[in-house]
Amino acid sequence: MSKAAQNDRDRLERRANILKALAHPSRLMMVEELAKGERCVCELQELVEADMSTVSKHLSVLKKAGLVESDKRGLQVFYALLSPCVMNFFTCVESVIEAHQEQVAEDAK
Amino acid sequence: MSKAAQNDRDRLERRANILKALAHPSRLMMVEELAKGERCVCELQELVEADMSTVSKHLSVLKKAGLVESDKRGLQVFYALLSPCVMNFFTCVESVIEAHQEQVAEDAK
DNA sequence: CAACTACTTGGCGTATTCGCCAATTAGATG
DNA sequence: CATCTAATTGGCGAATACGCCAAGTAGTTG
Repeated sequence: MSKAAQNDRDRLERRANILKALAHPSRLMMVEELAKGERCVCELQELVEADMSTVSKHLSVLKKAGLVESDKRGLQVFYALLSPCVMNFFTCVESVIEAHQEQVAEDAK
Repeated sequence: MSKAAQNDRDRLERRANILKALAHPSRLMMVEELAKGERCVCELQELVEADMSTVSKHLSVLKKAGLVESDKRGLQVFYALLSPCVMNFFTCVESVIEAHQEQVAEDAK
């Protein structure tokens, strides 16, 4: 493979990793919550209603992707959204969903 | 769980499904190509250099998510991007990547 | 209609993801 | 310093995703 093609693959892989990090209902829920402001793990746990270890692992996925940052203060760890621009995307996603539902309804006729 | 919370879960799951559909390097590559115009499966296969069955399955993932549509004309099947707005998101993704790289470099100091 | 082309689907082994439990770490508190 | 709390990490079984090969389908062509 050419060098340029390899660079292209790397770029695509990095993008895919970020999308993968967002591609989970609980993580989306947490990102939406963090868009309102920073939250400690315990608050996010209450929100998604899962084991704290599960929530913590979800957060580490988001952190590895560069989407959130964490800050330990006392016993608690606060997470904050680094790239609020991801929220814009949800408008687009919503339009895909609506269009798709129409499409499915159309096909059913 | 309350009805409202269930609706919320459903909504998040639908969103996550769309993100999951995009979260693969080959599928991203195809989406970018389709943003330039419709392409047949054979053209996309040449692009991603994978088995045609693999490419076909990737395309069916994108189609199930409502991101592309297909149109058979003669022996070929042409795919087209339904929601060009997904391209806007890549700008944001790119900014996440850049910021994250700086962050990683910063931490290394 | 036999052969060919473009594509899809089924199946299978491998790899990754997910969620819980148990154990561990870091900091606060009596 | 023993203990408690908030969070992370390790590990395991179950579920999904991935990619190829083989087989099947739909449409074209001699």
